[in-house]
Amino acid sequence: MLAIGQLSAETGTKVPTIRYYEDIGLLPQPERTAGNQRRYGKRQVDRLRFIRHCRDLGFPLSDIRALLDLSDDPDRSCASADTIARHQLREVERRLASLASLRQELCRMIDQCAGGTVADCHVIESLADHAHCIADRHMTPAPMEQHVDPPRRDPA
Amino acid sequence: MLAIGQLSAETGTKVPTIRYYEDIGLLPQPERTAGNQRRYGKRQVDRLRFIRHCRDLGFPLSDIRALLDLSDDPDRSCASADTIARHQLREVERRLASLASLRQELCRMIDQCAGGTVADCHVIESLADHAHCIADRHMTPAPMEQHVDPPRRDPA
DNA sequence: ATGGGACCTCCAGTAACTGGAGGTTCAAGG
DNA sequence: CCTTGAACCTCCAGTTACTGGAGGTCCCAT
Repeated sequence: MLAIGQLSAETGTKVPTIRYYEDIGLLPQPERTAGNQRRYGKRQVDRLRFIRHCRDLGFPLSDIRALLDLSDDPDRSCASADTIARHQLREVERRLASLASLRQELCRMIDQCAGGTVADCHVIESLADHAHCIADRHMTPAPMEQHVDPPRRDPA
Repeated sequence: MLAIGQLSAETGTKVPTIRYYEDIGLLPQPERTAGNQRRYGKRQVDRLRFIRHCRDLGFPLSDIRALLDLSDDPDRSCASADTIARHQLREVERRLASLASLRQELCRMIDQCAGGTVADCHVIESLADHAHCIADRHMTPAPMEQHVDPPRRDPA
């Protein structure tokens, strides 16, 4: 049985974040000691690792919740799991494409930055200029979702 | 001179977001009509497009602010712009690797999900299991981040 | 001159955490 | 057995980057 701090160390998740996940029902309420401290078993460790892995890949908690709900009810038809998984796959592929083009652009920016002054720095120039940016694609139409959440800073 | 709604349409930025950028000092206070409505010129359009482009590429506003401050003072060295871009590139590559492995796992899940019940889907198992996941690298205790930006949040 | 759409400010809410205050519990050392 | 201090508890406020609504004002085409 792990205390919350050990679970934290084990999974690279900050302690308040674990409690937060419990608050919003992503993690079930764990056992408690006589003195009211949380104690976690292996299942919880796996579940938290799963959540963190998904979060790290940029999935919103709502999607993660859908996956978890599904796996909490193992008698459900596989069809819905399949649907969700396929949806996730499409999302992943979309993000992959988008990141690949971003990578290209960043590389080009860095290559062009020859170390002079800002006046002739192409990093800023190329960020102001949209002409050759593939990423423009997903600014032009008006899709439902534009809040792609920004990359999380690494946990220290 | 554009009204805020036209600037919004022009740049694909929601109206409240434009006002928010003004509040936090990313956009300067624009001219106003006699009746107190905002009017924007071409420079502002460019600046907003720059901001949106950066956001779209995943830069946090603090980095964008740094970039803008930098470009407002073009005699400075471009080294810090380069640093920011390199930092973004590392992050992007990390996410690319992670997503590629998730894609593989999702494909495997979908292949295995041949119409039974969720119990046989191994959703949790495959995502909780890091054995073959490249993303593990940065879950292990590797404190290497020293990027701290000052929490200056005052407008004007 | 008027009507309705676009604009104004202010405030509250969202996701997904993060951190601090003030108090309690656990377990190792004396 | 008792002390001590690190780790735990709850509650609450703050963070980033927006988003939306209420209630009121302005602009301009008819």
